[in-house]
Amino acid sequence: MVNGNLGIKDIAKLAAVSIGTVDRVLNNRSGVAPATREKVLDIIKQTGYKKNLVASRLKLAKNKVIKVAVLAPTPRNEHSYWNLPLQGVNRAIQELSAMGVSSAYFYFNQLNHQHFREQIDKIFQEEFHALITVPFFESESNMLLRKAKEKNIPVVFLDTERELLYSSNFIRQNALNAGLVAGRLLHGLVGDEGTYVVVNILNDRGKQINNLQRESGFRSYFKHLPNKTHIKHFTINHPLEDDFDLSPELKTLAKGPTKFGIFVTNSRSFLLPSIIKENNISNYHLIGFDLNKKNIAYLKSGEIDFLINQKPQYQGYTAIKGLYKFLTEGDNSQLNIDIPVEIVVKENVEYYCAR
Amino acid sequence: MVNGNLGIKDIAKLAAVSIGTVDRVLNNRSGVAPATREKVLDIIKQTGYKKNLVASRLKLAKNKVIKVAVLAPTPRNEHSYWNLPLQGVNRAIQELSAMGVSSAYFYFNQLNHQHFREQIDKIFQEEFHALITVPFFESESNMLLRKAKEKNIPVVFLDTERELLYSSNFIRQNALNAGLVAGRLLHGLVGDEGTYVVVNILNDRGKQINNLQRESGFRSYFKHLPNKTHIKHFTINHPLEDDFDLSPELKTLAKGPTKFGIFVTNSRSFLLPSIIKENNISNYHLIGFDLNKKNIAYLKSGEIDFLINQKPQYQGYTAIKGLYKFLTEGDNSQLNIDIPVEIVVKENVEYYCAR
DNA sequence: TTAAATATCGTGTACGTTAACGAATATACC
DNA sequence: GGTATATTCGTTAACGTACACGATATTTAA
Repeated sequence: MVNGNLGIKDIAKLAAVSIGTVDRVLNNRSGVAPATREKVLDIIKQTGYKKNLVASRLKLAKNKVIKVAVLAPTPRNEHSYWNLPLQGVNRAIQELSAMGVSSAYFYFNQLNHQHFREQIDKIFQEEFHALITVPFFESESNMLLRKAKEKNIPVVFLDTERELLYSSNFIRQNALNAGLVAGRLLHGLVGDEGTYVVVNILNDRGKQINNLQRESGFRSYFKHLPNKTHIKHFTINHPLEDDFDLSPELKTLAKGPTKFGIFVTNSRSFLLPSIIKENNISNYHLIGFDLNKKNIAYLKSGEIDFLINQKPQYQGYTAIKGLYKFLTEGDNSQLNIDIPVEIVVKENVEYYCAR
Repeated sequence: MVNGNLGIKDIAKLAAVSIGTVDRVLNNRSGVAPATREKVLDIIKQTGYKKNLVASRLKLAKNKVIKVAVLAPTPRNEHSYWNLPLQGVNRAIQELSAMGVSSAYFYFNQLNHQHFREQIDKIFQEEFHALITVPFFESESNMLLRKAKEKNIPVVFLDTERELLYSSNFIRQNALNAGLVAGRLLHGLVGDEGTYVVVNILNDRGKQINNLQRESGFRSYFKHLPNKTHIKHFTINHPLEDDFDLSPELKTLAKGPTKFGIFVTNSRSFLLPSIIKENNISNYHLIGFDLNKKNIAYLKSGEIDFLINQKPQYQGYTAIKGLYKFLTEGDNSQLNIDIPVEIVVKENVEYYCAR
């Protein structure tokens, strides 16, 4: 055996049984006398035997393929955010294809609850061993979880959009924490005497829980500062379709000498620079989320100061890897991951947009 | 075959030869007629056959164990920096132990060239398949590279301390880029009207190339600013053992209202806060490198603003993974890695110090 | 032309684990 | 006690690749 480790054969010899019996004990199948089982388990404990996952998977690959279903919103275009986790999923699937892991993709219309349900039904008709999806619709997601629990299928949710009834596995960034980080970064640039604006740019489905939590984290940072006297806070909730305009009060402030600190709670910070110019604001700092093309361009031109990365590709990648570990080793420690709040500036953006 | 992929057996059938012949072609061994070889290669190209590394390793595990030698400075204590890459190495080795990868550790005295040589000799006496080390001593590192090239053993260097004669593989952070990032972060906090101090805290072996490059990157950031008029720059080269003191000019400035921006080019930024207090400087910002205990404590207390992480554990981890990929697949793309310049603040430090 | 040498290629076994199959023993029932 | 049924356990053939060995076919030398 490699590394001086023992194999199932050695265990069998030590326990004076056949490899078949050892295998039955290891995979706790029936057909072993209690005394024999004890004896084998003893040897296993004593020797610290660990099964060779490579050999195990080699044998199982043909019979027990691991099929993972991935259910994501239909991407609007090739630059859509939801393509990114799928890229990570693909990379992980490629790495594990030799181990018999495969995936199937399902898409749902972002505005259509019914369509989501249909896709769920489709998935549960086929035989999958795990499911990766996004908590878009609250009641539907809970329904999904209930069904999955019945069938004993592990579910991993990427990102945070909803709070869910049933406890489940999440791979996501702590939105409150991200808000705190944004608070620190923006306060460092703007200082105590500035005007702070939180911009929630709402999408079709209204304000989401992570927008709320990011804002709350941001505000909480300022609450805990020693001298918070001169800080003015505004919140703009801006539906995506509407024309974007500053409030009269902000317009007045914009004419003064005040420094602006603008925090966009989602990936649409690229909408701000043009509006800022229209209002003749020059002394401002801007922070947003996600490394999409437009955001990166503004980051490079200096019109966005910081971006916070949620590592969407990594989310998909680590979801597959975590599920594999769970399904083969029973180790669920990689199914709940707090994605680091990654700070991106012009000078280090290259490292992060590559993948 | 898994995933509809073909196996060596299918290739053999398609090419109307035996699997032995296909194997000879794949591992380009001798004993195949040119025409047959062509035929098989054709089929391989057409089908896009990729060998199953799992099965391959399973077979090879007993015969061809991959042994990696790791040569690092003797850690001064359990919190020593050089323990961190070794932790990453260990993690990777554990993951790959089933694939027959093992490691052996060698340590050298940081001040003793001769000792380094002795360890190198020891390593080359045994049969290793790869070597991971640190470019501490220039001439000795080059000697090592020469020997390794003779024996055809891949070498990976972690971190940058020296420029080396022979080209080799490096897993390290771009020090110039890190300096640029530090420049942006500090300038954001201090602004155009500040006094900037670069502090090089030298260790036993004098100033190292990454200290120089970090400083040069930092300065270069300010050179490219539109309005660079009021920025004052100082550099303090401080041998670790000496008492640390500010220059007369800096002491005078310290009495005035100027904002200080202090950039420590290595992991010893934790030495600064006490000195700053002694000189009654209150209006300052401080940035340094590495997530050691003392730095983290000051980051949490607010006396350090930013830390730049070099991900030492990841360096060790990715070195092993990269070597494995090279030795098994011949893919050397993971042997030269530019470690991201990771920005750490109080609010996201938890994500990074866990591992 | 024939034996020897070489080139080319197929066969078979092994890696460690799994699981079907069947053999051996133990238990139940009439 | 004898047959039927359960329980327990050993044997063996895969999974896909690697490589030693031996079997042909081809070339070389005499």
